[in-house]
Amino acid sequence: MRKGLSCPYGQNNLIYTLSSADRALIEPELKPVKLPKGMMLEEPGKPVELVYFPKTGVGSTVAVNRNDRRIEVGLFGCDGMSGTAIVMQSDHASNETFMQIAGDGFSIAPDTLRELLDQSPTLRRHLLRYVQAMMSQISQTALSNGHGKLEERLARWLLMCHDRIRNDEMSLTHEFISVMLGVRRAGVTVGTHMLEGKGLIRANRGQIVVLDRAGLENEAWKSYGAPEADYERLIGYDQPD
Amino acid sequence: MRKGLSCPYGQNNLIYTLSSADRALIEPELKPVKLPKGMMLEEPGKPVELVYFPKTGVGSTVAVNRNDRRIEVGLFGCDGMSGTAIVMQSDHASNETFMQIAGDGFSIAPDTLRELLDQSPTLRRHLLRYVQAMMSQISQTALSNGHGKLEERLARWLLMCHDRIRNDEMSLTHEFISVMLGVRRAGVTVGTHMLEGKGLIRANRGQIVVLDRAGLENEAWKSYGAPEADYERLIGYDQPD
DNA sequence: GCGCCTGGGTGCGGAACCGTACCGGAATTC
DNA sequence: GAATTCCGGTACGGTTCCGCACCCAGGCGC
Repeated sequence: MRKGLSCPYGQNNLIYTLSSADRALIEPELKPVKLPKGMMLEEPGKPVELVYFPKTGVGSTVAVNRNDRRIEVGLFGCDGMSGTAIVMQSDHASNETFMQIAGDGFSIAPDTLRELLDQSPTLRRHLLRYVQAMMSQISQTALSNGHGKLEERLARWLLMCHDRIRNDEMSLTHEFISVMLGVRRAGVTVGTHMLEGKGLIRANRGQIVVLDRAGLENEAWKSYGAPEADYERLIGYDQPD
Repeated sequence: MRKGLSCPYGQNNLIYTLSSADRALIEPELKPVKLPKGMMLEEPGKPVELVYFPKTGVGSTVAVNRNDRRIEVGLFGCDGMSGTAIVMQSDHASNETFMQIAGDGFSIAPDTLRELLDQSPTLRRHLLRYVQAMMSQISQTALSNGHGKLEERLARWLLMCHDRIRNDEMSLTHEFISVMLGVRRAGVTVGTHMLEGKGLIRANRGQIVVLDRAGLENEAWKSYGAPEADYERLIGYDQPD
């Protein structure tokens, strides 16, 4: 059984796994920044204003309809970054990204990042491979949304959050989860009861505690794991030198 | 009302919209190739063997579960390419890609493409922007799978096919569509009847004819259009010089 | 001409979720 | 400490879609 993401605490793994040369290149440009809950990191159709690398906290990327329907397509924390459009040599974000759980990290200006990407092929390679991992995650989300039962999708989502919070206690409301999964709030309530009944989680007001991670992975059926394995293959958790 | 993709007939738009310098660079390396129906272009977890640029036909990218559940996450034809993992500096595909409608196009060896990408920043930029457009498409698919009713998803899917076939008559079985959308075959039958009843399409055995494209776009509600607009912004249809 | 395979039409019972709504307790505000 | 807001539990009817199954028709091979 996988144990999920495992980036070192208090670090952004995307930065941490750079070669020391690349780290020396980018670190002087990174500005420490607070990432409060609800902070908007990028908006669809608008230029990316700053690129963020969280050390703690969780960010959500949400696809929005022209009809204002929305659903989460990807999520990241210490393992990733916002503003991937810059890496893709675009200026505009196509999705909305915001902080769902507060944390802190670093920011860098798009122009600066673009310069660094031009200078260092290895930095470019690293961040491109991260975007590839994100594509894998989004693909699984599409699959999960299409085929998965609510309980299964809920388990998967909780696991992905758990990976990035690295704390068994997670501050999450049913209301919020329902928006992310694109289901009814009442549906989430029922779903959490199911998982609680199986002893996998415990839910208090505005809080969910993971009791049995392996059990959750079992519940998520086979919809959890592939993107996480891709991430490990593409990025890893060890410093290369 | 948008009229969908509009790449010039008998060309691959990704190649067509390159600068003449980049076209001169890549064209000698492109080998003409037939793309028969069902041809596997890449498989999950395996290295990309060849990268393909279709001129005609339609390719599907399908996310596969560890439980062998599958669903289409993206689709491309003369507007795109397979083997985007190479552009992302990865070797392995994370999804399965195959030809759903036969056609022809070009292939190029991954190593060769990698060399060209190293040589030409503008070629790199172009293909990266294409992958960004694909991410937009996959995101919309995730949204559509999560929220859309069958009829709406069907309409969207037919539109995306129609864009890439550029022919009102499309050879498609209900069975096949049902696998792509991740629904029952019987569900597709009912869905096509609905669209037929509204005079938007006509269905014969193994064939669907688009009668009223604007009507279909209306039926797809708001789940069609955003990724197509992204593509046009990121890639466009005109030669830059 | 006959059989076979493929693709499509139809039906039925049931499960999963939706939209909506109401209520009660916990936390927050002043 | 009273009022208000937030959050979660619960219910109900209705819709959508599933799983399964059966049959029919067109087209092809022999």
